[in-house]
Amino acid sequence: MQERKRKILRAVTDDYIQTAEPVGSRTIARKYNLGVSPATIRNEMADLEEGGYLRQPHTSAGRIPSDKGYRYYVDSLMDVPEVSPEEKEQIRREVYQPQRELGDVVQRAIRLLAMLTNYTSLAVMPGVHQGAVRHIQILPMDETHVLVLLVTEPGFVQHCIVEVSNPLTPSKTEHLSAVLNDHLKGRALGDLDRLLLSQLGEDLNDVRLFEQAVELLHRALREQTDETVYLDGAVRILNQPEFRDVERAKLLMEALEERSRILSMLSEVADDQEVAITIGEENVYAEMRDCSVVTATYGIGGQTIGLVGVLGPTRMEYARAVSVVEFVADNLSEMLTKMSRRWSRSR
Amino acid sequence: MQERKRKILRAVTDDYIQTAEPVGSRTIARKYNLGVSPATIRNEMADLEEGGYLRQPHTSAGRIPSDKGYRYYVDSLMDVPEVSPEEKEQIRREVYQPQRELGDVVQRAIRLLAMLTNYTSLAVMPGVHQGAVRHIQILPMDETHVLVLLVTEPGFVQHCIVEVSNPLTPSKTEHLSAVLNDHLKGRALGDLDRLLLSQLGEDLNDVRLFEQAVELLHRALREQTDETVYLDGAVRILNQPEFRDVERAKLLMEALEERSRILSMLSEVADDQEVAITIGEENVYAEMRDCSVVTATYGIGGQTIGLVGVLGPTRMEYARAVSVVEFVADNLSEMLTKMSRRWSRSR
DNA sequence: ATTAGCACTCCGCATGTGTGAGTGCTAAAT
DNA sequence: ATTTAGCACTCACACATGCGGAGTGCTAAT
Repeated sequence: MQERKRKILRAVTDDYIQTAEPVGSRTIARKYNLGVSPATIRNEMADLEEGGYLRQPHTSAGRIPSDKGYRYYVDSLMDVPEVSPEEKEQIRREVYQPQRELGDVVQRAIRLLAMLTNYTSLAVMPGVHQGAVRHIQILPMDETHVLVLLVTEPGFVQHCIVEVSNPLTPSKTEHLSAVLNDHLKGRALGDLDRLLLSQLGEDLNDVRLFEQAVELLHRALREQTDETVYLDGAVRILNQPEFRDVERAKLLMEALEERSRILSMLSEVADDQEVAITIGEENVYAEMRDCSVVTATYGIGGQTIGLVGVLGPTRMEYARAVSVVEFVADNLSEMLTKMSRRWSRSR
Repeated sequence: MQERKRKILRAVTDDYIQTAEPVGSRTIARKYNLGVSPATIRNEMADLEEGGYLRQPHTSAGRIPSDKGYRYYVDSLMDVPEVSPEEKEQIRREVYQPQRELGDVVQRAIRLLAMLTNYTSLAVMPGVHQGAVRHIQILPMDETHVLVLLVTEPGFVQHCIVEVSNPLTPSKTEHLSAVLNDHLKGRALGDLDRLLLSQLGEDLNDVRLFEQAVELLHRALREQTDETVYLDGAVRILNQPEFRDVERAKLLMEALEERSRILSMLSEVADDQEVAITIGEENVYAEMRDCSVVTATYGIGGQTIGLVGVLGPTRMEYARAVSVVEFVADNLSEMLTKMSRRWSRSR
């Protein structure tokens, strides 16, 4: 694409992102000094429309970017600004809270994300099954229920209550905890294979207890295995003029209340790159057709384990969103990696 | 108030609740056969308006109930229907899930509440400090952090990570857990008084360890002591015609995102009665001036510990809301009481 | 005390009109 | 061969105008 067309597409997109109004040739000529007259810009815009980058909401209105136009914009037009030092500091403060539990850290991180961008923010945290076991503990609750406590690798703590067919005495649960710890510490819960289980059976020396343990772990895993979705600032979409229509806003917010849908939407994004942008029709769900999602992956020591991002209208401040989301994700990764190392050392 | 005026007020309120349109004398004469002509009804309505029970959105429109009208309606006009057997069954199924954690039970209970009423639902669960300790466990995480796990009376399980100034070895944490369990089991965490602490110190036989334990418990308590607010179906307020205006909806939903505000709002309701109704201007917060809240308390063995309810427009189906909310709260209480008894027996 | 009748009010809706922003086209200028 | 000025045209939006209908309050008759 010729340089001038690029400049115009960029000007139109920037302006529309800012004002939410269709932008005309005069406006561009006035605000962005490209050194050419409105007429020339009109001609170029007609070309851009032909090429599918711009569209007109109605004849004789200004132009707005199409999804394709936004795609071109994010891929090769926008320049991503640095996050300001104050904001960097704010994000670091929020993320570096090692005494907090991981879920809380993520929760608060995306709350900040929503505040800084004024978009809805979301995050996915992996389930407990992914990391190595740090600690496993079984406590009796009443005759038929026990509490299973799992602490896994980067600092996930999860507990669940499991019904057991036969009562377990405190001494039995203690014994069970000890044996389970011996065998599972350092291994991923996903690795609970037959070999491991049979070995466990030998060491337990109690068939009945062994069966219970297996049943128990199975249940615990089934319940707690799924990824968690965090969401914050869903109301912020109501700030956007494109959602001034309640019906549309309702549809979107209802979709956001179903966490499973968010999850399947987010798991679609390619995680081979750090920051991913999904624009309008690229979204799988119809309710999101006027939305864009900017996500970044975070992980431990290079391995991706989760995802944070923001959701806004397709007319989103992509540059800003990318920079902030990326910075938050990077900090999360850094923190998790440090915590992980610290734990390794302390063993 | 004369019987006929009561009948008319009731008819107006019922009709307005159903249609959301100002209701006129003709409508009442047609739909509710009071055996009098529209003219008579008009006269009565004028009286009711004079008395402050009805108001006109504008001259020559029908009447709608004022807050005072609603108040009179809920206090002495409406008849609360029975919950249908199917719905009762549905609620019971949702609440009687003893293998689930309490928070989850409440969460799912109010999700159902929102579905059944089509209003936003909310609940308050007391913090961990209120109930007696069932179990307390301290686990080392890394050099400077330990995990404190608390299981308290009716089945609350909470954990938090606490930073400690000096490393605690696994054997020390085990010892500490054992001593703490001995002393605290069966007592409320709020009772952690000086006497108890000094006794603890003697038994621990280790000044440094004792100090850490105290610091640790303090921190754990400070973090986890607050009540939890659950909220579900916030988007449902967008179904109400009174919130067709996005600006108004936004204001309300923003208020709902601040859990602390909900909490302070809910703690205002008098809990000497089981079901409480707060109508329009009776709410403390300005954002809620067009809303009503119907809440019911739940508890263990007669002692109130929490609150569930629904939030809707002042034009709310009060009768229906009261019956469903009350039934959910009753079931929660029953379940909690049973769980509590079961635990007592198993000790 | 109740009701029929009637004039009056005011909202909601549809219709008509003007204005302004913006376009596309054509012809002139560079 | 571009670029630009000029101009006619389009269309959304805002604003006035004009009904129709639902509902009221008042008065007089029952």
